[in-house]
Amino acid sequence: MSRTRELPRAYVPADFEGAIYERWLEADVFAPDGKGSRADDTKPPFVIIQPPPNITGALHLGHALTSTLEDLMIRHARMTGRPTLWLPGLDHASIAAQYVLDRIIAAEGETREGLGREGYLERMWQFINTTREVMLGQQRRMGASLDWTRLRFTMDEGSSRAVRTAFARLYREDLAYRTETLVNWCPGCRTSVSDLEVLPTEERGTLWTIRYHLIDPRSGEPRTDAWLSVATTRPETILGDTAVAVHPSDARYAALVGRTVRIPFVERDVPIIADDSVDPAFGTGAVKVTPAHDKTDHETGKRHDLPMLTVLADDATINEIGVGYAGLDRYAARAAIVRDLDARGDLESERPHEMLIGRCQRSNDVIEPRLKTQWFVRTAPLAAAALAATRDGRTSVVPPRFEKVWEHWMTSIHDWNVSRQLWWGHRIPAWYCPDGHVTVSELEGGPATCAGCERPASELTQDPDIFDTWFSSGLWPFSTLGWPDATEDLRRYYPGTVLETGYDIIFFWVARMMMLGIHLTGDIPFRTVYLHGLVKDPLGKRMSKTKGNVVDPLEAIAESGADALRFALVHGTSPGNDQKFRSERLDDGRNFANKLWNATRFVLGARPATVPVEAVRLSPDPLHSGPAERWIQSRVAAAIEAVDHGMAELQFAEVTRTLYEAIWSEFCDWGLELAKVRLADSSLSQAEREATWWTLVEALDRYLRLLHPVMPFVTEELWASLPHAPQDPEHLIVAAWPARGQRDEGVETEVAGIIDLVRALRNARAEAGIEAAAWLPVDVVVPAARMATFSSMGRAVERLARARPLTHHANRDGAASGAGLEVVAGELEARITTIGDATLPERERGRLEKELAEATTLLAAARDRLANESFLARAPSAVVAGAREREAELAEMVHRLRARLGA
RNA sequence: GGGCGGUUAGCUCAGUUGGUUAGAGCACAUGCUUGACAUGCAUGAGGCCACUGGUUCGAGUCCAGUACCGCCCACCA
Repeated sequence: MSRTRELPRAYVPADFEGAIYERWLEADVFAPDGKGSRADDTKPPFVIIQPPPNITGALHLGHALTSTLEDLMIRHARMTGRPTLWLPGLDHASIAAQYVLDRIIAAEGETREGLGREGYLERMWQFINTTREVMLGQQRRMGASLDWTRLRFTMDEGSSRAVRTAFARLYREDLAYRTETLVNWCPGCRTSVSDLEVLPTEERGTLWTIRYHLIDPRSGEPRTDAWLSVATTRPETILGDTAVAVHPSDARYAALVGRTVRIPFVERDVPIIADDSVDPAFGTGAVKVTPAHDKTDHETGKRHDLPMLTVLADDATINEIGVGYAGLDRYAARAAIVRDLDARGDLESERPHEMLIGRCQRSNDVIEPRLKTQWFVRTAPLAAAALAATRDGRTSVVPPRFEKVWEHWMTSIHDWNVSRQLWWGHRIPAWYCPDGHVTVSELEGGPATCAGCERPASELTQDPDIFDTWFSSGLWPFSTLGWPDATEDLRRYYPGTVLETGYDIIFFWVARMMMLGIHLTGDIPFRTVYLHGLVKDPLGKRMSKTKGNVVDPLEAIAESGADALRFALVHGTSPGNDQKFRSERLDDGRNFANKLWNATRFVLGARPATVPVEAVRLSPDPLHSGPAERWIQSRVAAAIEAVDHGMAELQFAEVTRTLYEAIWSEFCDWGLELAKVRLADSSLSQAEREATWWTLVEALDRYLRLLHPVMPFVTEELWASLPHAPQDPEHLIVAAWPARGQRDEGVETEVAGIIDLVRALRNARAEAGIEAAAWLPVDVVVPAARMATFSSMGRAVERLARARPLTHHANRDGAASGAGLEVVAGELEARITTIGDATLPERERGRLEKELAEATTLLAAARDRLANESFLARAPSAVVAGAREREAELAEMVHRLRARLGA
């Protein structure tokens, strides 16, 4: 059966991309167990784990890159016959989603509190039901061949059950615990966030030096004439100070340790303590200690058993402890306190100060460290197991350099604050009884009774908090396969083959999946971590809506096609490295698709009349093939080798470069041009012309297969128009990946010689300013060893170099001499014998002189090298032999050029 | 304060275990209505491979250092 048909004249992606995706869906080829799948179940499955995109966001180029790379891998694996699983999904993105929805309802005049928890969640489900289709539609438009039968969401029941089970297990194993400690508090989001969600930003603040008056031990009252100066960037925190610390070996303050100072406004007397954490060289060398609002101070406080006074409310206003400042916003309080300190003469100095301020990744609010009772996951043992997996190679990271940051992070990891004071997400499955007992249960309806005192469920209260969104993401590789049940999918598709994602979420996501996956399932979640870089704007800046430098993938697709976008993204990527994306890249991709389109049109149109339209694919007959046909076959084999290598090494840009070069510069520029000559040569037999045509068909077929993972639409469309072999499937997407063919080094060298000759002749003509269309007589000296190829390809040389008549001689004795243009191309040398003018034009003389100068320099360098005893003694013999050959070649060239110029 | 990456043509990037003359695309110049393609064809110009030393017969490639750019990590108030 053949689907040979006429292709439209112009390549217009919009005309067919959508329809092709529908065809794939209909053929049911995406799922490993789909009815159109041609997977060989005896082969190991190939499983890609994709980062489920946030349900709120629109697809940006980063998603497009992710989709493209993953689709490329899955399509390649599918064509090699492996069962493939690429599971689609969406992440509920708790804090990010709330942030977005809060703004939406704010625009409607609503608030989170106004809607209430139930109402708010209802509104959230409504919201994501509209965004989810957009997100999924965008992936389909990219051509992503995801197994839609397994679509999952991190808030679906399977995920919920996995979350509850995982947490209950961690709790039972003492790997999850609840405690009051210092956390990162975002006053805007009204929740704690993990260390990773705090972005240190460089800002110019103020360093104030203030005086704490020493208490007179006799009177118990502060002395007006004796004080200790401390420096602070956050004067409002003095309200919570419970000590002043100095370095133990600081002689200036040694006598003061153990004495007491009075904190202004709150009129609290606090001790002066000695602690190693103090840097005597900074500020005054004395530090105010606020254990409830500073990380270092918190540690100091614990060491010295200091009271920890929380002075901030959840909204970052000063609470009742702050007496006269209570109710003021933190910054208003700061200003007021500075003013009041100054008024009472206790503000010693103030100066600008560059510092790092932690801001919320989501809302950009300044994070306040503060005490909260929160759930934590004990990470040390989990991290040790994750680290062991990368160290012993069970999981490898591409590019390997990321293993270093991985090591560092895993070895200096802190416990993970997993509870969030938000509404949208998985509720923490912990219940508390009035007596303070904690019950953690994986049961959907919660525990029946208190674990500590057997009180009934009705007397228990569930923790109002939810999980950090990354907790459920961390279970993704196995929660999506049915865990905690021992499902067939889990047995078959876990661990995954490749986790592909951006390096920016290596800690957020990759690390958590490794830690949780290994612990909960007993096996690594994936064998390879492939990290791609960020897609940036042409100036190397991060794309962001506020900067207005974002490229919308859907617009790019509308303009140039999904294939062009995919090509552009893959062409510019290399593992772990960012790429600057410029829209010219889209043109490259579109032009390439167009080139392929037209090459296919040509091949279809060049079908010899003796081959029926509905012909079944034949292999080119080797007996009737010439050197050009063998050259094409050998170059196709070379391309297969290179693409296989690129795929195996995950060097996908190498794949696109190889194919671009092979299809455009080799197949189209030379393969088709050489074939045109033979197809039109009436002196050849019918069998010979058919062999040429089948060679083109076969080459095209191979190239389309190789390119399909990168540019699935145009290749699918074009492949459908080619004659197929009986064993070929209906769709390219499930066609077999090409097997390596035999290289023919001999024919590659000889045809390269012919190509060089044509190029040299064209060059000489152009340099001499000869009219492009003119036919000029050319005489070529052809060594005996090159004669067969030359005579077989003579007509091609004639046409491509516009050489007519084309004559040849076995040696220079009989060759033409006198005026004309001399051309040297490797072992072939040629002379354009008539150029209309008997004298050598000045331009031509100039060209030859330049060539002579170059050749002379190179010859001198070559001779120097050969005169070097060490080189001869130490370099490998092949290199020396090559140098000798080179020297001889150059000497010959210099000789010929001199003769020519001297004539 | 630690760590990582980058620096190759005007721009964006390749450059495999060190080995002849460092490549591509875009842009540029010149010439082409050559029946697949002007989304094209042909030809060409354009590089002290950031800098300084070292190893080597030989360095864009390996080593050490320097500069600039970018990123990650980090409890100097």
